[in-house]
Formats: sequence, C-alpha cells, structure tokens
Amino acid sequence: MNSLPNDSDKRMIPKDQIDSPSIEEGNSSGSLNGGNQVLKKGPWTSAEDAILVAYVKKHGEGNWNAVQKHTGLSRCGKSCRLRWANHLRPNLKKGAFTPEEEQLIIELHAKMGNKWARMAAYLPGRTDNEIKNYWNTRIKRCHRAGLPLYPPNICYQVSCENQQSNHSSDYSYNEKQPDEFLQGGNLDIPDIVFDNYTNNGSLSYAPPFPDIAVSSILSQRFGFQNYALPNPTVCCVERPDETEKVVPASNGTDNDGCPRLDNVLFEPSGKMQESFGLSCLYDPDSSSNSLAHHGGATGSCASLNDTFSASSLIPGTLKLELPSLQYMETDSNSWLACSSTPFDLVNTYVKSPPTVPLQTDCVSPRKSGLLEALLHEAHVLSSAKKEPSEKISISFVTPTDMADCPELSINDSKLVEHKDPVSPLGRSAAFVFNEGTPLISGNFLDELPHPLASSNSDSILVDAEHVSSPNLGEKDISYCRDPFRPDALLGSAWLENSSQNALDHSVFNDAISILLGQDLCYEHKPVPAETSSGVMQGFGLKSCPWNNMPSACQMP
DNA sequence: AAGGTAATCAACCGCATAGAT
DNA sequence: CATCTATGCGGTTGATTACCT
Repeated sequence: MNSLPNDSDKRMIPKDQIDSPSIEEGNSSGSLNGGNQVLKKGPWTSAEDAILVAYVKKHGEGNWNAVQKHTGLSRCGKSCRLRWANHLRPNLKKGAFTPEEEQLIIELHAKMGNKWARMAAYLPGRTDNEIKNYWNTRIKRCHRAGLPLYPPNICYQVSCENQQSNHSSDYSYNEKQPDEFLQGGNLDIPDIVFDNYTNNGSLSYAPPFPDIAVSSILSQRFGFQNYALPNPTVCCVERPDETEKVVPASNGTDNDGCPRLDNVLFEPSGKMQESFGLSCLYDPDSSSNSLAHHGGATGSCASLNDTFSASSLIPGTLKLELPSLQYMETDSNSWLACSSTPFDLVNTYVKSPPTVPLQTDCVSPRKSGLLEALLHEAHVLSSAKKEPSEKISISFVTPTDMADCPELSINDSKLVEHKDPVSPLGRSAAFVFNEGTPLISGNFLDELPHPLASSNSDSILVDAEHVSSPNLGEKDISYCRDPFRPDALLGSAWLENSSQNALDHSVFNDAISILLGQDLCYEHKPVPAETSSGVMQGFGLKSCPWNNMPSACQMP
C-alpha cells in the first residue's frame, strides 16, 4: 500500500506533482476552494493520478471531497470522482468499442434514452462518459449521413423486449444482468414474430374509455386479423422508468391481450408523445406543416445539439431527443434500398459515409418489383372502394412478386391468408389509417392507436435470416418489421405519394364510422386539442400525414 | 507543408437527488 | 421540516489528434 500524505503532511506534494502543471502555473484555470486553495483544472497528470489511486486504495471510493484534505491534491472532489470513475478505477476497458458493444449501446439507447450511467452498467469496463461520447459522435455521423440512429432491427427488438418485459414482470430488461447483454444472444436479431404484440407497456396508458379491441373489430369488419401494428415503442421506445410510472399494462389490454383502443387514443398527458418522441413531426396546425414551432428549423428538425433519444421528450420544453426519422436528410429509402442488414448498413455507413448521396448507391425500390406490386394493389383497392364490409386484401405483394422475391416467400402465405394490411413496404395499418379518413379531429390516426394491432401470433412472421438477408426482401421486411418506424413511415409516405394516394379513403371512412361511430366518436369529440396533439405527437402521425412528410423532411 | 475541418477524448459545469444534520 | 452536503448524472466545452484540401 502506498503511503499517502496525511493531514499533517498534505502539503508535501510529490515531486512529480510539482513538476506537473501546478496550481501556481494553472491559476488561470483554477478556482479557490473553501480553504482558499486553488483547485486545479484541466488534464490530470500522472502524479495526480497516482495520488488519487493511492488514496482510493487506502480509503476506498467515496468521500471525494476528502481527497484534497487528505492528499493535498488540488482537485475538487467532483473532479477526483470523475477521474477515478473514468480513468483510474480498475477493470476499465480502454479502446474502441467492439461491434458488439456498439450494437448494445444502440440497443440500450433505444431502450433507455440518454441514460448513460445506466447504459454503462451493461457495458462492463465502459464508462458513461465513453458511451456518451460515442453516442454523440454517432449522432453527428448519422446526421451527416442522413441516416437514422436506430436500425430497424434495434427498434423492433426493443419493442419486443418491452413487450416481453411486460409479459414477464419479474424479468425485465432492466433487470437483466449486464453480462447477459454481451453474451450475444440478446443482441441477435430476433426471430421476428409479431406475436402477442399487444401486451406491452405502451398499452399502459389507460384513459377511461370503453374496452374496444380495435383489432378484433377490424377483424370482424374487414377481416384484418393480423394488424402487425407494433406498439409505439417500435419507433421510439419509452423509457423503462417512464413505463413504470404509468398504469399497469394490464389496464391497457383486454383479457386476450388485445390492446384497447382507449389506451392509446386519449392519453391526456402527452405520454405517448414522450414515448414516441415524434413530436417534431407533429404539427398541431395541420395546415402549416411547420416544424419550426418545435424548435426545429424547417427542413431540419434536429440540431446537432439535440441529443437523440428514443424516448426522452420533455413536453413543453421539448428538449428534442428525436427519433431517427427526424434527421431530415434521412433518405426514406435508406433502409429500403441498401443491402446488408440494417444494422450493418447503418454502422458501416455511419462510420464511412459515402461521398455520394446514398440513394444513388442504392437500388431503387422500384427495382424490387414491390413498388409495382404496391401500385397495383393500391389500384385494385381504389377500384374496390366502398366495400368495407368485405375482406380487404392489402397484401401489397402479389404472388408474382413473391416469386420474384423468394425472401418474402416465408410466411407469405400468412400475409395473404390473413389479409394482413402490412405491406412489405411498410404499408402497415399506419398507411391504412393514414389513408383512412379522419374522424373527428383529423386523421383517423389521431385517434387510432398503433397498438390496436393485436396481431395474432402468426400474423407476421419474419425470421431473422430474412431480416438480415441482403436481398430486396429484407429491405421490405425491415419496414414490415417496423412499420411505425418513422423512417419506415416516411418511406411509406414516399411510396404513398408515388402511388398517388391510391387507396381510397372512403373504404376507411366507412370502416371507421362503423368502428367508432358509437363509442369513440362520442367519447372523442371533447378531447382537447392538447390531448389529441399529445397523443398524436406520440404517434407522430396526427395531422402530419406521412404523405406530407417530404415537404417537412426534405428528401436528399 | 500549411491551414482548415472533423473526430475523439477528457474534463468541467450545472442540476437533481438522497441522506445527514 | 428546512437546510446542507455529497454524490451522481447529463450536457457541454476545450484540447488534442487525424484527416482533408
């Protein structure tokens, strides 16, 4: 054990400390503490480190303010603690993050937001400062590259975990031991099964509205049995701690696990907004499409200083932690059109952004043949207007397309069989309801929760191999997996425009009228604007239809 | 080679919170 | 119960290094 200067000899500064930039020569950067001793600022010297290490070895961590007293170290306790925590404590892992760590960080951030300390707990040997720096760098890279921060697989994975955590209250994400996160399994792209996609924290917003399992209604009315509507956390994941604050999830679901429409429709506190973190996209004034009032300059919602978090939106102050979509440069087709897994794509791209616009590198969505399928499907739908009572096949993939895209063949039968409205292009129910006519105060999306999609367990099955498949199908499935990902929706919107609003609104006018005419319309009318906006800010879908997105978010 | 810019890292600052007094 | 103190956390800034023109 190193001997430490005690109180009696605390003025005995080691030689190397004297040699180092000292108090005397650092007056300009120092400050006086209570004892009129100048506290040094700036980089630590090795001598200071040694002193601090010796002190901690002797006295243990904590009581940092005593360091100066006991060692004569001209550093404030805060600085000592920081130095120890970030650089001196044992088992610190130095060097660049490994790919596994990077992915874990992304995943954790999608889950936690800017909770660096908590994230660091899952990364042994890493400090919150490192993670924070990494993330800030990533933000810059993504921003510059015009890519979203979160790969779709991460978004979806997190949403699944949220869901699972609500299924299993005794084993939540947050309770996992850090080691579990680096063992790889958790980082694997899960087999995407939109299974039980209803009982999650997002459903815990439980305003007092009638129990309506919208999915079941839709199923009855339209044969939509498998809305693969992910919970809101898909796009922007609520923070676990926030989740914990809200009403238990059980209040938000029917017994069969279906989300209740009311749960998400009328969240008065803007919780959904927080959860989705899409408020930037939402403009209460639907006519304006302006984003500026949220602090984002037109065409650029996100400033560099905005720390992008999936979740932490502060109502009112709107300290933007924007979802990935809100990188205005984001090419809506970035996910769609590039090969390799989304995660790999992002990380590769982010690390080495191409010097040419991304879209020029990427395959046009048309080349997939899926857009044609979409257009064709939309055309068919537009021809089939006013038939809401009939089953509507909104499988935007024709058998021919399936044949052309073997990647999509998996479970394609289910997609068709169940008349799943989720298109491989992300034309999920978001699309449907966006296209669908508003009811009372705007788009139907104003009122309709995503989690209404009580997708059956077999509604959409997307295997990880397909997700990661570097083929066209994978691109589309990435949307499919994550249909409410803002960028996915943006992409959808883009396609939507391409298809000239092919899907007739009237189909859903009727449907919605049927759905909501008795209960929701009645209940909904008085919803104050704030409430409504809060909800839809959460969804990011309110009066900012995705097909308007290009005007708000200029495509590169 | 020099200057400019971006990236990275380290550290500081302010605020929030818990515990002690 | 109010105040103080220590600690932790997140945001921000500054210094250094790497890269580009």
